[in-house]
Amino acid sequence: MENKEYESKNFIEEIIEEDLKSGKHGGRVHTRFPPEPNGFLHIGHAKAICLNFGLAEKYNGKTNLRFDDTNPATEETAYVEAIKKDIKWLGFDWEDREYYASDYFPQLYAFAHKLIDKGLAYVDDLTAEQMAEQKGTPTTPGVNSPNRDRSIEENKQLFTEMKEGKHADGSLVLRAKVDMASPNMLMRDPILYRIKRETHHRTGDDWCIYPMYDFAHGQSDSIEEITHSLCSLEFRHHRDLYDWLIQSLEIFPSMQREFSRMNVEYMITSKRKLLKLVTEGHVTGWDDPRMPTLSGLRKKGYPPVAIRNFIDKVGMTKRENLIDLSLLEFCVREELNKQADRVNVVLDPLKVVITNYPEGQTETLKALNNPEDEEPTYRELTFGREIYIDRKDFMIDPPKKYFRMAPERNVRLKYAYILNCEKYVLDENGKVTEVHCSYYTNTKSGEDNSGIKAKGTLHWVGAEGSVQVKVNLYENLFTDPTPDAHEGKDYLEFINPDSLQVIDGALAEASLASAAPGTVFQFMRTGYFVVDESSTTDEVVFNRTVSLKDSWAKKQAKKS
RNA sequence: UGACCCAUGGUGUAAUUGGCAACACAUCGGUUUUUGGUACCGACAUUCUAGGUUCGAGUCCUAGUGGGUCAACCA
Repeated sequence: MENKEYESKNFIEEIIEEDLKSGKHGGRVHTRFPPEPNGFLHIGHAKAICLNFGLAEKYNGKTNLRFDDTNPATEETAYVEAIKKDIKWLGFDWEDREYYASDYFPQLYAFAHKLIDKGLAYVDDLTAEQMAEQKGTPTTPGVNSPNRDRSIEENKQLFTEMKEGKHADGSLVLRAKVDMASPNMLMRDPILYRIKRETHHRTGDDWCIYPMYDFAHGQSDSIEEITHSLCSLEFRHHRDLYDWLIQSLEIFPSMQREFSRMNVEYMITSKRKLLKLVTEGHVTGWDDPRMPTLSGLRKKGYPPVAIRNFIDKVGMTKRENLIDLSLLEFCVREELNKQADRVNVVLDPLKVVITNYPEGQTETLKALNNPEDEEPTYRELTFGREIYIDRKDFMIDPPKKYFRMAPERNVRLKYAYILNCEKYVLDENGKVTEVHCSYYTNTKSGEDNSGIKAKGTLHWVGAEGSVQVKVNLYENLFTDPTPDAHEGKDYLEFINPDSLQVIDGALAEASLASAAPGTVFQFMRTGYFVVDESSTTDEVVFNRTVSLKDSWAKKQAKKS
């Protein structure tokens, strides 16, 4: 991109650059990320975060973090903390600009009075049902409320009483006086304030009336002098109201624009549905590695840079979309290939006895940590008469093009010797319990002048110098790419019963005994695995981040 | 029977704003390889349809078609 003469811009960048050119707001760019603290951030929020913070970075502007906390029934301080942690983890910084819509309650209340004074808002005592009835439908106009022409004085009186707690929950609301015949349902005298006796996570019981989204969001943008207020497509209809309120209130003209939400295969991003997964115990929590939450992806070992690269590749448009999961996984592998040290871990150990290797003898072998590093570093492996390989790396009767261990075959042990498979031992069920091999003494890695060929190279761990570890193998939480897009079918019907497989008896090379939680390793020939935060020196636990590409397995799968 | 938004390979985006449809992922095939990983090479499109304007249309105009959104005292 840097080498191009021009740089392709998305539609939001074009809008901003036009504003910059025309000198709007003195060339200032100020965005905001406005989560409601009623749940954890997910991959979809990452798009909004990257957009808002990214734009500010690009155009030398600022980004506010603002909690849209106008519904005390669902919001909690714990969510505030989790959200802040996730944004920081992604690598963004709102500096000292941490705001809350609830901080503006007094100002919003004053705005409401201003609207009443201008004859643009009224107090209504219709029930929710009556109001819905009078609202009409998208194709038929609504009818005016009998209270629509209440006098300004009476409206002020009633609204003040609402605030003072003189009326019951739900008995009165404040509505904007717009147009009951508007083709935009949102303009049919939308509710601005409702009475709700509920303890707010910040303002406690100070208020018993709370502003609705439409009377808080745009006004907060305006108060903070946000220049570009970016939200997802479903808020397009709100834009008319957004503008109407700003004009009526004669406040700072923030501008709202909408982009399409990101949908990723096998993931859902409805907070309600995610919450249900948590409360019904389909997952262990918001941060379960199978969740599309940022905390879940973190626990799964996804590097934040990978997520940012992914968002970057996905782009910014107004189209409906369904992104291949493989693109996300590509970004994760791309990053981890650079970052992760390679280690030997055998998930399903099969004992191999090297018959011509002296009993009781061991030797130390040098292993490269990461072939991608410019400055190579090494660690040591312990090799001996007994080692373990992965069970799937041995077959009694292999198919064509199987390069791994089989009777009478040669196979290379990575960083060690070439082995020749002499025989195997079966138990009473016909299961292979161990394999006997001999090794070619002059085939030691780096010193091999034997000319002996081996088609395959296997990872392994020595019986001596290995530790048992626990490994969580995660797969997609759902069996369907769009679990919540099937009419008449609940998304829970698509829960993958095999989304977690726990392996207790995996064997890892000794260096992993003291692996630090949060570190991601590449298990050679297997995949990327992160050390779980719960790991101790007594028990090391790994979570599978993503498997390595496996063209052999793919070919086999296609055959069957 | 409305209003608004959208339509480019399997997927997601580009196209210097009317001038040779490009990139990434995926898929398939190949080369290299002491990871069946990585890296590298190759293959993969009548730009939703029909008309129109133009020397020239993915881009502009008209009419269709298809998809999405909107009737919470949620955000």
